Amino acid sequence: MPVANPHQHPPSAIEEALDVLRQHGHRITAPRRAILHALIGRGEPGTIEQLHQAVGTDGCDLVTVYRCMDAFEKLGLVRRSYYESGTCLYEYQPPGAKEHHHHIICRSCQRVETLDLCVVEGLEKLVRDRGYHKVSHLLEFFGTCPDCFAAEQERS
Amino acid sequence: MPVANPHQHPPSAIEEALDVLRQHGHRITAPRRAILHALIGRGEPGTIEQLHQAVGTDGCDLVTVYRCMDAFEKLGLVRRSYYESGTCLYEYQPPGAKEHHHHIICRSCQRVETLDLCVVEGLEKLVRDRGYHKVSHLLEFFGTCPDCFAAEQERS
DNA sequence: TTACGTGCAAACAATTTGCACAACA
DNA sequence: TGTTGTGCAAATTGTTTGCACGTAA
Repeated sequence: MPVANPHQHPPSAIEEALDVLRQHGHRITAPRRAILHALIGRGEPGTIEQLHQAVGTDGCDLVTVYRCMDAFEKLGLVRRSYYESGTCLYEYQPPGAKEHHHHIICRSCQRVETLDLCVVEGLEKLVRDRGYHKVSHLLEFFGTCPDCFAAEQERS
Repeated sequence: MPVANPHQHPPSAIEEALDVLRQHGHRITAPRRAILHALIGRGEPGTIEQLHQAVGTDGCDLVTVYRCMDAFEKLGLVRRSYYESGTCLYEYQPPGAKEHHHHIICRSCQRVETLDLCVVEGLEKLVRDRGYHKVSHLLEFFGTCPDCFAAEQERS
C-alpha cells in the first residue's frame, strides 16, 4: 500500500483554504486565489519566487506573494521551511493538520522529497523541561539526490 | 558531575586553530588572530555581526569576517547553524571534533543554549537508504527562554 | 619578492515598508 | 462606502564580488 504524498491535496483544498480566510475576516481576491492555486497544485514546497512564477509574473506582484504567505502562515495554512542557504520554502498545510513532516532537499537540483515522520517531538519535551515556552523546531536534511549523484559520476 | 560546556575551549585552542591554518598553507594575519580570539573566547555561537563587534569595528572589516568564516568553515574549524530567520550562526569546532550538537535559540533575546546530543544521526541512514549522498542535516530548536517568558508574564 | 589577504566600494539577492490607488464586502 | 488588499518604488538587511594595495612567508 503506497503511502499518500502529504503534498498532494484534493481539489476541494482551495475552497477549504478560502473558507479559513473568510472565517478570519479576510477578503477573497484574485491574487489570493491564484497563489493558493499555485501553492496547493504544486504538490511540493516552493519558494516565493517559484510561486510567483507559477502565478504568472503579471498574475500578481512579487510583494503580494510575500504578503499573502505571511498572512497564510499566521492562519496556519502554510508551513515554512528553509534551504541550507536560508531561503524560505513554503508548503500548504490543510486546516487543522497537526502532524508535520520533514524534507530531504537536493543541493544540486533543489528537489524536495518528504520524510514522512518526525522523531524530534520527543526532544521538544526536553527543551520545555529546561523552561522554554512556545517551542518549535527546524529539521531539514540535505544531500545529493540519486539522479544528481549519477550525473556527477558520469561527468568524472 | 557537571557536563562540560561544548562552547568552552582551553586557551591553547587559538594556537591549535592557527596550526590548522598553517598546515593548509594559509597565512597568519592580525585579523585572523583577532577573529579566532573572538570566536573561541565567545563561549557560544555568534553571528558575523557579533563577531565583527567583538573584534572591534576598526579591528577589521566586516567583509574580512565573512571571508575568514568561509575559510575556517572549509577547514572544519567552524560549524554553521541558523536562526529561524535564516541568519547564520558560527561556532568554533576544535580540529578533529566529530560529534556535533544542536541549539535552543530564544526568539526574544537570541540566547543560544546547547542541547548536547543528537538523535538524528539514525535518520540520516534512512536518507542515505533512499539513495542520497553527502547527507547532512540542520536541526535547531526555537522557543522563549525562561527569563524572557517571565518578563513577558510581568508585562501583562 | 610574490602570492595571498585585506579594505573599500559597489553589486546582489531576499525581504520589508510607505504610500496612493483599486476593489471586496 | 469604508476598509482591506495591491502595485510600484524605494529602503533594508545580509552577503558577495572586483580591484588596487599591503603584508606574511
